[in-house]
Amino acid sequence: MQVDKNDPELLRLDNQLCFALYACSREIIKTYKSILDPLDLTYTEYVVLMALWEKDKIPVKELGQKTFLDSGTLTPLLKKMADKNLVVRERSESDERSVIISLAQKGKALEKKCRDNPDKLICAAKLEQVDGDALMKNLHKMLDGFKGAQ
Amino acid sequence: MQVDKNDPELLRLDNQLCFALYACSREIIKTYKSILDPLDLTYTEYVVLMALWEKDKIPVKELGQKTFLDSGTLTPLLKKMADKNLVVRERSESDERSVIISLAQKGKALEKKCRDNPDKLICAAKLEQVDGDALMKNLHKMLDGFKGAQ
DNA sequence: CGCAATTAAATTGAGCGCAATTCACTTGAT
DNA sequence: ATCAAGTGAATTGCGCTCAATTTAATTGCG
Repeated sequence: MQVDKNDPELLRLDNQLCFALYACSREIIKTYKSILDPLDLTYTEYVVLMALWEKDKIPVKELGQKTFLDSGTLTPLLKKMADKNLVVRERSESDERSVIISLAQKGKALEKKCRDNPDKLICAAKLEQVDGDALMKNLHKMLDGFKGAQ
Repeated sequence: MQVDKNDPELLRLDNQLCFALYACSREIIKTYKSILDPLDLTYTEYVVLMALWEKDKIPVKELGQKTFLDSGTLTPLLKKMADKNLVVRERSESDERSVIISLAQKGKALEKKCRDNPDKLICAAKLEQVDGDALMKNLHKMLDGFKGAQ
């Protein structure tokens, strides 16, 4: 199908994949707030915890690759999380440049309390009618592309 | 299909729709930077301009509904955009509470320069293989739900 | 070995994004 | 008309997010 570069429709917000992602992401994180507030977690903290529940004791670098966040975001975030007794930060002995992040008591304990979060979110955001599998498949296709580009 | 609440897989980052949206959105906006920097626009400014190219002379309130942004974000953003001669802010005469936003000279002129942006992005982010239509359909299904919930 | 290049975190600065509050204006019930 | 309730922007404060730079440690080439 030929694309008409002069079609003003192309620049409509509703036709922008990027805007749909941007708006959806923010709305769904806003919805997550009602689930995370009682646990005293921000969404970003929750993402870091999920990464650590998957694999504990990893350097900031690896945490950054998993979460797509850089040290400018992670360093201050992890310091706060250490203050809240969610994680422990310690220099690696084998390579003093890297800092190893481990789950602290409270961070570990939270995993159980978060088991129901995915279900709660689906209800809170009324996502039952969305084809989550197809969505995920395409989003990961995109993410893989970004990972390769790093 | 039965879901096992104790399956640790459920909390894996890779299985979280929310995280996929969050990460994709940030990565794609980062990619957009290379397109928008030469135009001296931030992504949020670009979103506001797209909304205005679609419909000019609308109150901040309506701009907020289109972009899913609130006055806390829009007020300072629109003031900066007015300083950059992208938009004009003026109190409505019929209702002094509302502020009408219109495109200024430079804001109008930028539309032409942005016509190719969607194509450029697809190339820059290597999105050719993504099923954009299916993705958009599901994202808008979600966004409609959020609109209704306001 | 010795030093340049590389790497991992940390730091800095600018720009959102949003909840909560405030302020001014408008609306609607009496 | 009057005043309480409601509404639209603006303000405040906190928490990211990222580009760019800096610092310290490690690697690898000659």
